[in-house]
Amino acid sequence: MNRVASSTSPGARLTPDERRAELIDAVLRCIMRDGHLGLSVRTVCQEAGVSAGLLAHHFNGKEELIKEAYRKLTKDLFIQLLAILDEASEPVAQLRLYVDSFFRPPMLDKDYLKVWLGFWSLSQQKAEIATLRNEVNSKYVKILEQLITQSINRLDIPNVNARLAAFGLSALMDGLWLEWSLNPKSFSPEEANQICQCWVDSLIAGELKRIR
Amino acid sequence: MNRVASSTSPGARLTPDERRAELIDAVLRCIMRDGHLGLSVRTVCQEAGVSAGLLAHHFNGKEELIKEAYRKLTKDLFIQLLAILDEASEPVAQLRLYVDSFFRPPMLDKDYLKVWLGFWSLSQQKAEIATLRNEVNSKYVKILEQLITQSINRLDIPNVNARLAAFGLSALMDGLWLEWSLNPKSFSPEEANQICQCWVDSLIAGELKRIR
DNA sequence: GCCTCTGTTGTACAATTGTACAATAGAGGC
DNA sequence: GCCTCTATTGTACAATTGTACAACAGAGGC
Repeated sequence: MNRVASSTSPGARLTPDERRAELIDAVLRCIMRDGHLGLSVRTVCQEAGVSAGLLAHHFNGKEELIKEAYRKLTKDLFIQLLAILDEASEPVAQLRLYVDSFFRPPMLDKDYLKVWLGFWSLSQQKAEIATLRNEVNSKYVKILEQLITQSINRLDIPNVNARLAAFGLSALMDGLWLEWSLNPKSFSPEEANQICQCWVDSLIAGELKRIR
Repeated sequence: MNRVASSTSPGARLTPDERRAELIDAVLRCIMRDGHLGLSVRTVCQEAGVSAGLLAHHFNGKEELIKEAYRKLTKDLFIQLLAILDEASEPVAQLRLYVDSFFRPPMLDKDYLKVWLGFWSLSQQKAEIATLRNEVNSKYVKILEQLITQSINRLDIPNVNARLAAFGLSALMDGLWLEWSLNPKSFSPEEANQICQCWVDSLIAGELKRIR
């Protein structure tokens, strides 16, 4: 059995935590390379440079590995976002940064779509995955809602429904991200950013009059 | 072998076109029920009430069946959309109807997400499916772009980039549709419609100033 | 009423899947 | 240096997959 991607030598003993982390990294690499279709335990273990039987020793089956991988990825991306928001102190500037980071690497990588499609597909069958996704997504929307609330308070914009505005902006970003991932030739990331920033313009100008 | 869903009796001979249509209907029912994961030739054929070997006689493999099902579904939905747009004569009203129809049954059915996830997943591996999706999607965006162009011409709104506005509105609808499909509890279809109509409000008021 | 054509059936087959499990080997305690 | 513990290996196994193909049967031409 030839190793492929791991940097440790074959047969090396790792801490359970270390090995679990390597398997999680491996499954994410596999999905980003091949998509979630055709993902097999053997492929993942080969990518991790370990024998196929090892997965059962560290995870309670393939599905749990995928779930943990989803946990890890969303956690990392969330930390990245918080770091980016930390670069500004004013809510409006933070809102701009939020949008901006969405359409730049490393956030904008068309291989991420494969990962998301895998999780979404699984969430249609496993309620636990669906619940996890809903929790993660609501965290993102809540941040948007907070930033919007703070922005309109500071700028004295009356009667804005921050919850709906947050869902709208979140959906606008997601929709543009999705379409770009499916077909990067349809528009440029800069254009997508422009469209979203335009929504923010209207929002902080008090022009989104029906959302209140 | 017991039949399940078809209305014809077992062993009945159908025209190739009829049988192909029944298989296409069956595979769509299967995906909407079980998702694209776990979709098997045997399941589809059982749903269609025919033997498993028949698929190979009418289609050049499982993948071609799925591709034809995608063709059929998108064609049907497109015809539905055109019929809806026909209910109005003015571009602004048609734009409103377009958005409105997106967040009402039969367009808004959370089981459609399973179908779309299946096609998108496949499009990540098969270039032919990806090309097909891009063609279909660009037809939808082109309609939006036309309606937007006609609207701003009629209302004398200066300097609007109809192409970007169309991508934006399309993404906003898709994003809201996606999030609602993944989690119908996050917001109501009426709220989603409200958010999109608000975008149209701003657009035809000439307020989306950065999109030009 | 037979013949031909072909839609349909049932099965066989190789390939791949996820998982369980006995055997192995390497690291740390003493 | 031995002993114990367990991370790791390799394999076996049942289940499921997509597809090919020989056999069957029913409808239409004549």
